[in-house]
Amino acid sequence: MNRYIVKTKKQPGIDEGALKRKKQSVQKFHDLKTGVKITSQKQLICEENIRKVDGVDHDTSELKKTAELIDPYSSYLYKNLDLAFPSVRTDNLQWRKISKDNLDLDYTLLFPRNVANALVQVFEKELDYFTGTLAKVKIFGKWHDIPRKQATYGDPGLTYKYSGIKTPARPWPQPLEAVRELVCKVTGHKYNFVLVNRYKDGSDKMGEHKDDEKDLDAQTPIASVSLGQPRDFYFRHQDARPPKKLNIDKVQLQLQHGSLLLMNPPTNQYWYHALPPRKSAPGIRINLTFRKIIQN
DNA sequence: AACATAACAGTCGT
DNA sequence: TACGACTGTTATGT
Repeated sequence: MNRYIVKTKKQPGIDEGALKRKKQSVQKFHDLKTGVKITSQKQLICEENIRKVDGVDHDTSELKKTAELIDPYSSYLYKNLDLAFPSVRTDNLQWRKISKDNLDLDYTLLFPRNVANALVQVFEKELDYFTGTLAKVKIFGKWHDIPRKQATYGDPGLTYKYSGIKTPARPWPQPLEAVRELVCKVTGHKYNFVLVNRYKDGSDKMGEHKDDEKDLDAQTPIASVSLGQPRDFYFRHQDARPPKKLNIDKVQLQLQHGSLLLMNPPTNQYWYHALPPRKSAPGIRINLTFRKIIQN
């Protein structure tokens, strides 16, 4: 399996020694708390896509504090993007391209940590998730509870259908609208819909699937914003699933707090993706997948 | 009418 | 032991 680990940009003015010591103490704390020892990450290198190893930061303990500092509820902040996200620089993003056998991904850190922290807090308060029938899916003829929480927001009248459920789009809450505008600005695409997936801990998950719904605009990449707990995410070529016709390695990467992943066409025609359970990843993850839906 | 399945359960290896 | 990787579903929609 190819594991792509994307190194975050070094920030100016940071004492690397202090950072290293902090990472060691965070890991020690994690080991104590979970009883699970994180061994050093094995670095597997794919010839055309060399990534550098970075420490994995699972520490989300500062979320509450920074959210209060930012005061995300001041409504004026959301009237102008530059005010809403004062530290979000969109002109200097460090994009990483991952491409192989019709897989085409672009990955970057989008939100500075403090803004990403605030967004987690805001969305935990503002978003409502489906219950009842809309919280179930039908697979292989059987109904199951979705092993995570979902919500959909979008322009008036839009619906999104998959796996036996048809979800109506709610109107955009202000902070979600602000993120949409930022994602549109960064990507140059006009997204009119978002599917929100909330993973309460490492046992929440999403199985392998393709985003190949008929009412998705095939030209527009799906833009996935990750907030909270970093989680592994993998892609698997359709012909590498049983019965195995081709030997194509999975591509796995870790979606970081505040990151943006673009799944460019034709990725979704050939590759499945999944968010497997990770029992040692204790925190909440909120994922926003922005899409362009073709109006019927 | 093929064909795929956003889920789980069971097995196996570490 | 628990977790992760891997299989095989199964009866409906499309």
